[in-house]
Amino acid sequence: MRILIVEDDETLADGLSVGLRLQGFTPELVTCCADAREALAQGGFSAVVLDLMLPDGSGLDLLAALRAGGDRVPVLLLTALDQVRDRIGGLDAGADDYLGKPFDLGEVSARLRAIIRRAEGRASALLEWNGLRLDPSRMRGEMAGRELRFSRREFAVLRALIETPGVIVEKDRLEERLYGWQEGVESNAVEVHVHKLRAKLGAGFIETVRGVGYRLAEARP
Amino acid sequence: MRILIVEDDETLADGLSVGLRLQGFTPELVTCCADAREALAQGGFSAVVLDLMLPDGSGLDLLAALRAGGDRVPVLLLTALDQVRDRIGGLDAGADDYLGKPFDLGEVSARLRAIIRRAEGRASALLEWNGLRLDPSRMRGEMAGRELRFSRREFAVLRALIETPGVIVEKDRLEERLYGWQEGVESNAVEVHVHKLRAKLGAGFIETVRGVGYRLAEARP
DNA sequence: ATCTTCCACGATCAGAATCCGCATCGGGCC
DNA sequence: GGCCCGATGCGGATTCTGATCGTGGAAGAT
Repeated sequence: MRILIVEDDETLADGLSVGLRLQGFTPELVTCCADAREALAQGGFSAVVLDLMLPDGSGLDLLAALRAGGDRVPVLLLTALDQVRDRIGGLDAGADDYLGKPFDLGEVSARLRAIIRRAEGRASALLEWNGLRLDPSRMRGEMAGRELRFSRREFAVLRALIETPGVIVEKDRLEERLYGWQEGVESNAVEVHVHKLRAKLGAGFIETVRGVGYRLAEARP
Repeated sequence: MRILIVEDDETLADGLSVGLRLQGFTPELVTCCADAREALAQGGFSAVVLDLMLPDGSGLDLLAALRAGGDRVPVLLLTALDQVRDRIGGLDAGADDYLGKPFDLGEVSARLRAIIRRAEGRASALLEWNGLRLDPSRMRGEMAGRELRFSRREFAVLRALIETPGVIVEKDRLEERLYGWQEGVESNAVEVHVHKLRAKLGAGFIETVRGVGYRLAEARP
């Protein structure tokens, strides 16, 4: 299983790398946000070990951007032990778990296994539903022979919905997904995007569940 | 959301209880494994906060027994900070997360929210009783081949009842579930929703227990 | 025991109040 | 220019409220 380690402290990074290799993982190492972004864009990692403090930015921002783009790869945060506030923010930002430094190598791999196991339950490569096919890598879709294009936000909403077709996705969760943890926007942005999506997909494709959220309709009329 | 706190240290337990209540949870408190077992058998908790060291046994054993019995309620372990081995063991025993003492109250609730959210994703278990099948992820039901739809409140009441079929659910508890601990309604709102449910499910499906609450009927006439 | 009375609690209903989503627009920003 | 955020007013679904009516069952009488 490929694990991406994002850590600039060389000693720590090497230790992690060796330790995880011994545990049967296949770690790859990057040392800054920019490289991490690039690696993650390729995809194919089973999980990410992410340091919060990086030379070219905060790991939290990287994480938030990742989630906003719809990537749900499991993330294990590394944080200094006393940064309680960071830790809370991390979980809300979409991290699957975190670990305070200094940490035990056995614990790192136990937690990695745990979050990977959790993530497997929700994975799916093909996004397809009710005649709509979505290509996540191109942000495009296809329906009844016509190619559909979506803006970033539109696509994020649609993707969140199609990952669990038929299942209600709470509006909170959609906002969370679009904007990250920090301060759910004080507006009807989600509704607007749903509106635009309906214009492209046809009314009836996305159902409203009043007071709760949205979901994809079970069958097309 | 009802949270079961299993903790024998009175100071800690009270602190947790008050803190969680302020965060919008509805905590209930037990101080030993035996009581915890009993409470858990009733079901209806959104999560469990579990201390490892209890007067009548280890929380780990309780957890293991719980999982062995098929119960997947999210569990947050409380452990002394340096017991790394316990922590790893806890994750392997089926805990969803753990927290070292001393801990920050905000962190407890952040983690609770996180594990509850996760658990909801995997739920999708159909609730079934007496010919009614309920799908919580879709807020729909099906009975005698007919699809039933419910509003949010209706569904909340019905779900509370069907989670412990045949068991009486006090009206207070229903209100609590609908409106949170604060701001109880000053009217017969619950009764109204029960009324609407009966209209959809047929009279006799929900029984009234005068002076106490409601429950689902054992068998259909 | 049986019957009657009584009353607190629940059922029912309709109108009011509230909440929520939809459509639309303008301005800021990339 | 395209995209996204935030605001607004409207319309409708949902929920609450309060009044009234119905009823179970206990208390007391016979």
